[in-house]
Amino acid sequence: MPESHRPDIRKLDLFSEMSDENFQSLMHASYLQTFPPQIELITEGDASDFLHVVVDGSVELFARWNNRETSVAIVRPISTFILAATLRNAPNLMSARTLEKSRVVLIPSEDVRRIFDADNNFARAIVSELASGYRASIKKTKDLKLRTSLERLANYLLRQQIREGGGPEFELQTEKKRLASYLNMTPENLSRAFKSLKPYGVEVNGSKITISNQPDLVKFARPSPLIDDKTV
Amino acid sequence: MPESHRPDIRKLDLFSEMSDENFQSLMHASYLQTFPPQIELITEGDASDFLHVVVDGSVELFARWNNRETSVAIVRPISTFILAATLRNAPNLMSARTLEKSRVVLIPSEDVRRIFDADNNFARAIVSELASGYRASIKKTKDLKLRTSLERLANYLLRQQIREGGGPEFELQTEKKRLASYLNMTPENLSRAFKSLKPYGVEVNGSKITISNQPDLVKFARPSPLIDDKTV
DNA sequence: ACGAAGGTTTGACATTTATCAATCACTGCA
DNA sequence: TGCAGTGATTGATAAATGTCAAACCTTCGT
Repeated sequence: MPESHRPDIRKLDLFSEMSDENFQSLMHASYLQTFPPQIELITEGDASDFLHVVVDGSVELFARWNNRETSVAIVRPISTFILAATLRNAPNLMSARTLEKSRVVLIPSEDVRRIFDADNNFARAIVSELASGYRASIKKTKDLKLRTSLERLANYLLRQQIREGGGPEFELQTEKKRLASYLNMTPENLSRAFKSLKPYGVEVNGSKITISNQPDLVKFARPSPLIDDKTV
Repeated sequence: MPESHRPDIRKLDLFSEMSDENFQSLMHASYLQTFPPQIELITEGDASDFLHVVVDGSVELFARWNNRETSVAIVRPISTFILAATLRNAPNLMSARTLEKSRVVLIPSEDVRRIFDADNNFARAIVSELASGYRASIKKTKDLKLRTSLERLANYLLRQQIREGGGPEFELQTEKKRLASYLNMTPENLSRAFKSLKPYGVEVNGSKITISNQPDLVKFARPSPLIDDKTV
């Protein structure tokens, strides 16, 4: 893999504490590839041959069953995906597709496992990353089981607002179709849900959201650090 | 902690490969406690002071939000819970209560983290356990998002059938009220869902289930190793 | 054995969410 | 510039799921 993206990858929590030698060894074995939009990088059920790192663009993780499909996560630079499958040497549970033109680093799973065995700092970082992903997944379950779709949307907007800097105006950064699937609703329903949030001070203009009455929305959404916070 | 349960705990994947010395050190620092039914061992949001191991009885993990409550998992001997919070030294995301009289080993989180740093085999086992739990949680998300409540019930029955030995007759091992919450439905709805499965050969008598037409039920449920299998 | 308490089931009904069909709006390209 | 393709919205309707109330059934302790 070329050198150019290495410093960015090195900065990731997952790789920042490992030895230089092991990091270079990992990078040496990996590939940087550029993909056009809408390419299915991974199909669920496939063996997890590579740990993926998105360095540019965006990748959707989704799942299929019985002719239905649901969006599980959208991965943006710079972060990894499919770590758990890589470590367990087990089939991927989700499919992945590029949403736009994207660059992805592919690190052979075998090398990840080998260096995990050799580098304690890397192992520690992996535990941290896994525990964090695990907890994020449990939060998602709580979000799904404890909230109605309207409440999920309201809390999503508050989270997205924070990610975008915290101001009253921000962009969705995701097609509404995909957002609907992510929130487990239909596009029609999402469209109506936005209208239902109008009385709480949510204005929608294309992909631009304006939250004109933050306290009211918060009062309705009741965000909780045990469901919504990014870290913790 | 007394010696009696140690061999059973030692056999857990999480503890089986670590050094004797470190295992004894962990056990030495921990407590074996017996709790009556319906005791809330942990409240979500609390600091994760202990890694818990259920050695007898059963413990329900559940979550609350906005005056609602949902059952997330039921832990039976011999297994651990609250591992991710322990490792990240972060607040628990779920509450836990005993369902019956139960015995639980409490291992101070601090010791778990200390020995994780010192014992590579333990660290490896922790990664394995975390990755496995993470994947189980993603499967739960897929189950929730891709299936209707009827389909969730049908697949649950097939999984429970396997856990109970695979024969056409088996016990639910869980109150229906709790099962309903676990499957994200109301008790009333669960009761009706059982009736809806009758045409597919499901007979219910109290907590005894008889699957009289396995192929039909499987055809309806369409279980998938990427959602339903215990391991993988 | 009895009765209280709580789980389960049933029926009637309300709410939420999905589906289908049509229209509108936007984007990209010929 | 115009048009095809796709996403977004709207209205009408259907299906899934939740709520409420009552009856029934177990369990368990007195």
